[in-house]
Amino acid sequence: MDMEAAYGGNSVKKEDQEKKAESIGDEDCCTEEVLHKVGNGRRAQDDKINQSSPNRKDFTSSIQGSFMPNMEMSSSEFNSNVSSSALAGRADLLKSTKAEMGEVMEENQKLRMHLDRVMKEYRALQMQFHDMVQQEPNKSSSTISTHRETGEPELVSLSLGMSSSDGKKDDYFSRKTHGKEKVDNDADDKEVLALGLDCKFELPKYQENEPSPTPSLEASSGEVKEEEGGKTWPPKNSLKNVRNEEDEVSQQTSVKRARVSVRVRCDTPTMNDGCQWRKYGQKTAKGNPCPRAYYRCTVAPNCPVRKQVQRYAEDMSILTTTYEGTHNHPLPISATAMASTTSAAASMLISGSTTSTSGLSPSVASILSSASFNGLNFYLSDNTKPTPIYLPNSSLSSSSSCPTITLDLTTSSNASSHPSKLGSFPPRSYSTIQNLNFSSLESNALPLSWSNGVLGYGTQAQPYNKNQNIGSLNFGRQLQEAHYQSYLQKNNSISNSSTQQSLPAETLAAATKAITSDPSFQSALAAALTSIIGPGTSSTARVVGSQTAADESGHNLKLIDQSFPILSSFPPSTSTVNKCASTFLSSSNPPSSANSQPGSLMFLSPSLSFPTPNNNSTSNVRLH
DNA sequence: CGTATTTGACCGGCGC
DNA sequence: GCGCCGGTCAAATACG
Repeated sequence: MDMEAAYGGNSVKKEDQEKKAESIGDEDCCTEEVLHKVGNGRRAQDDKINQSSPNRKDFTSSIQGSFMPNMEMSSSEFNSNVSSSALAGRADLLKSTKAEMGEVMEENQKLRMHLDRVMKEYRALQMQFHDMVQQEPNKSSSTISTHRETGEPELVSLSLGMSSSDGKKDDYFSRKTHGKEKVDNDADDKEVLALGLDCKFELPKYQENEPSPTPSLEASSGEVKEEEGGKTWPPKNSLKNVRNEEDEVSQQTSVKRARVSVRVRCDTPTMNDGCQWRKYGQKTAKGNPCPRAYYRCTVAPNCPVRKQVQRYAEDMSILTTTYEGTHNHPLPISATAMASTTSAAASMLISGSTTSTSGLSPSVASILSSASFNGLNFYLSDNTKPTPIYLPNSSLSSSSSCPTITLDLTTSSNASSHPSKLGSFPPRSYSTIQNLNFSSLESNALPLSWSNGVLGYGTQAQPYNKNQNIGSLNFGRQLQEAHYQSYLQKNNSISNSSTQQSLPAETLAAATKAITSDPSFQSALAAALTSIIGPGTSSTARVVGSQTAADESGHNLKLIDQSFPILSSFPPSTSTVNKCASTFLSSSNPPSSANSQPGSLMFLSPSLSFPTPNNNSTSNVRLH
């Protein structure tokens, strides 16, 4: 299976397929095992024969020679091959050998039958798998077409925007017909807008359309297109695009300006999100005495991605990082966590309405509520008119022109207040432990480097890593898995029991419903969870199809009120400002334990797939 | 010396 | 049209 990741609705389906494929793989293993057994059987038989006539190498070899090639030789043929004079004195031995031969052949027949049966089963499963694979693209395409009709962004894509580059450009162009740059750029046309997080959740179909190796997502589609001159933030447009689908234009207008803001506690100037940034400006924004720093991605020369970093005036330890744009290059593995998180958020933003809270998908709202309940708060901020929606422990608002989703990683769900606007957050209770620890990198550095491209992404990331040497996300996979194992053990009883200790039934039900009803959110959640839990964890959990994503009791979706034992330390960046590492720590993890949050969000669902980097399973998840 | 950061100037959007 | 504001540029500066 393609290593390219598939999150989201698409990913769900793909992971479902993957599950089946894995089961087939298991079957394959069984087949191989049978074959192995057969081989062993043959070897055992050979040994048997050898033992029966240890002194007769020629005889033994004769038997083997006749036996091994096709085992079809009859005993009469066998007899003809053996000199009767040479064996005259050992007729009894020959008899016994022939008897053994009969037994061996009989056993061999049984093994053959067994093997045939297994092979049949394997082929049947394989056929089923192929059928599934063939059916899924159809479903996906239908879904896409549906969304295109409605002008909504691609369902399965976690990109902030764009289902197609055309639409996005149209939008931008329509709004800025006199934009500074209108240079036609074929390459640009092909570029996919995605929230720069370079998460490839597009369907293969779209990938075909976008040959670019890094058709990243662009949160603000188009808006961040930078030409070689570096000044073409406005995407160049092709007039033909302008003419196309005005409804898409209207729809994508909001998409194109989408931003993802991440609020974390960080004592360092910026949090290390795995990317390399260069500061190009600083400004003191109105309403916040703390200067806002502007960074530009320097991983690739023309990467249009920008980020703004600003501290919360009332709590200097809180750092808000706003991402905008799409990476046009492979992301280092270390950047994938944040990337997928923000992508997921962006996807939520997109899947929800862009104009009003009422437009938000109920499923999204419910899941946001659920997520917020567990400590991960999402905010959709309207920069122009902050009218947050009050969900349990979270607020949602949307913007018509520049929607921003805020991932509040600083507070628990117990926070009573909520932010209304980026850059000027109202005071809120940050007293509780943070969910994600973006504490100092140094303190969390792990000895285990996970930089060998174990992820599918790795192949893309490697070129970058080679140069930057920062592509190693020190997830500390072994340690991580160890934690996960212990975690599973620790919570095994909980998981197996009918009661969800930490999750209210209604919350679970809402989340389950959301998962099952909103493919878009499935993708978003998958990405978010993957980013949080990390790709290095056990692959036992996986996303199943929407039909089976959660059973009625919600057993397949578990919100566990305990931090998942994940360590993801980012290696030091060359940038001096990148001092914070986005580290997801469990309460059991000593480093920065003060920041760990027992009540942090933990979506741990057996239905969510978190492929192990090194497993032989066909991972379809690419973290970026 | 090369690279990154700083910082004042500049530009465009938006509201009045 | 004017001023405010956010965002960006680019020369100057700092740093390794």
